[in-house]
Amino acid sequence: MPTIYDVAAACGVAPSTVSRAFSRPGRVNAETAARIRQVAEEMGYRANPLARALPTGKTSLLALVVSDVTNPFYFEIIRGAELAATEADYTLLVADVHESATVERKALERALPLVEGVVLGTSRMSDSAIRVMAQQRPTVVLNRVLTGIPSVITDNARGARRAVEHLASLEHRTIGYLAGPEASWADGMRWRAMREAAEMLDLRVQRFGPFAPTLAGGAEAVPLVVASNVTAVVAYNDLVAIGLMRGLAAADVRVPRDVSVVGFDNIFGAEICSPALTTVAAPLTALGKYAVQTLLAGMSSRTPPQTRPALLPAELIIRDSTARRARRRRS
Amino acid sequence: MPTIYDVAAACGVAPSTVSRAFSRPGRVNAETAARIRQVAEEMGYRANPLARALPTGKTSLLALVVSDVTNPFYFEIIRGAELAATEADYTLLVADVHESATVERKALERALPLVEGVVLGTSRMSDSAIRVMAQQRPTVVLNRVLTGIPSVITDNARGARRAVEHLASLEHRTIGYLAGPEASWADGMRWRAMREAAEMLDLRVQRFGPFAPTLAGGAEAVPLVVASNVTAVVAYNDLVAIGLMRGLAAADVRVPRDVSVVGFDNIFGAEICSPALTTVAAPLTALGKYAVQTLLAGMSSRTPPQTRPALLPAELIIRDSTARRARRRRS
DNA sequence: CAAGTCATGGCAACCGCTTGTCGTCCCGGG
DNA sequence: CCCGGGACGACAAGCGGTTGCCATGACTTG
Repeated sequence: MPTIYDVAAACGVAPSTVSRAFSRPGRVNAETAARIRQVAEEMGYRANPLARALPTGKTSLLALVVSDVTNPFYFEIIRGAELAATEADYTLLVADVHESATVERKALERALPLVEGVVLGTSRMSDSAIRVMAQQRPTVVLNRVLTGIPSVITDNARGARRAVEHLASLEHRTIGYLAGPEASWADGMRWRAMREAAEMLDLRVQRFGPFAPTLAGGAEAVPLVVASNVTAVVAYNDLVAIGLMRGLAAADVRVPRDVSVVGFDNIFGAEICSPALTTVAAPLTALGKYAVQTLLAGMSSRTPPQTRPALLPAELIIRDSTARRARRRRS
Repeated sequence: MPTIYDVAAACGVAPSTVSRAFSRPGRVNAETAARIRQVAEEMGYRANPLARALPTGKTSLLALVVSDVTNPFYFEIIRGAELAATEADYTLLVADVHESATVERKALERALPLVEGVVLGTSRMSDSAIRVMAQQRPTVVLNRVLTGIPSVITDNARGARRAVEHLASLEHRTIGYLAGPEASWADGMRWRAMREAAEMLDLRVQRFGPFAPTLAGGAEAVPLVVASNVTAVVAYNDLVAIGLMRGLAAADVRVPRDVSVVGFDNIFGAEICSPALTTVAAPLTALGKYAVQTLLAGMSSRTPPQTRPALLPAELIIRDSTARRARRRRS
């Protein structure tokens, strides 16, 4: 690999001039710069990002920490984040932390010195731990609000409201909520919004759980739902909703005839499961994209970043898992 | 951030001694080393990976290039690769190339100087392009064989055979194959193995396509399948299979009663779709893990790496999308 | 007791690029 | 004709480690 020294020698100029020819347009005579660029091109010169990063700290690397890469929830988020990063000439480092705060800490420790900024997707760390690390590198959190730290969230309240309204319009009067992990910020939001919306519409709501945010978690809820008198249930997320539906099918309860089911997030899978899942779609790609853009904006400006959470709209997607309430079938 | 210079000053030794205390155990007196380590610990010293990488080239970074991060096929692969990388104290850089050879080239160009090695998952680049880049960095390819370059593949032949045998045991006599992209190495393998297995069992096979390896691709195949006289079809991958099933359902053709469907890969989604998909399961996590391990092995040994492709076993998972042949219903 | 060996620590060069500072040359104005 | 100032390039000092080589002193060995 040729270096600026090689290029400089070939052009008969000093290395610093070559450096400036690339990074400081105008600082060097236009003709000289053009000549240097051409020679560099011919020699196949590429700046060594490591060497560049050492004195400047500009690695052009951003970290995206996700709690579990195999969770379909993240696919689109990663895609969106990548898009935004690439657009700004950054490379995204995706770190998977396997749902463990310990692994998350380790991964961050490893990645932190390398990256210029961090997006925390559904972090499992404590607020204070996040604050500590936000001091080391610009940070944006996803799906969580943390005063003083920029965050990007979906409008869960609105989504939950839409879901409840939809169910109400189908004449459901008592609906269940399958709660997610206690530590989940989104869970709290969703549940609260549901309760409020239900109250407004004079519906009854009942909370089950908490359950693991997985297919298995949803399956666990089956007996509780069956034993209750809810005619519709809203699940913490799509995975739980799908798990529930599969369990229900196994228990010979029909969706949506016997019970309607609504999920959250609209992950890959919500559409192909059967019946296709009615769900509150989170703007996943936009979430990832916007998080990175927010991060980059915060990095470039000298002023402290905007810390009011950015609220991205959620939308109810009506598919086949919800229907008009029928007489409840008891098993 | 304290540097080795700070630590050295605090200990009253030379910076080089501090460096060696960490990286060259035994080279420095045990007591001195212990003291240095302790002081470093107290000061919160962490080696700057950039500075370390500059002279040594050891970035502890590996790249995994995937054609599309939102494709569920990769989730487990990424997970496996990450696992193996972390285990060896490497960090994985996942690059998404959006199914484009151009983007792939750009991404590689950007990442190459940063990483010590590359795993190419389902590359869209030409053989020669891959060979060129394999000269710059140790490379392992996934799902593709390239003489002279280490590769890790699933035993498609065996999987296809199992699928055909299964279908034969259900008394299907003529089966269809929904082809994937022409450029796909796996597609060729799967089709060939199917043909051979079919011949052995005295079945008739018919090839449709090529189709895009997506849900939409599978949907496209519906009219062809309906118009043909096959009673079972094997799809290039699960996405295509699921797309087909959904299209078939819309066309009022019942799976598996009217036609049996088999997929490939066993991605997330194969289990939750309806009917649950019978599929040839690729050892996805193992694939990613093994690829990284192979890469690391090749990097550390002085001898040229093993280039005979590693064949990981595929297994047929029988679910609900295949059944005994019935009289074929014509629409 | 002289000479050779080994363990240990220090010196300094180097990885490739950035950037503050300085020298030189040229130009115009007083 | 001299001087101030701008444009341009070169010099050199880092960034934070790694590592080859040397100096020193202690210990072994004949």
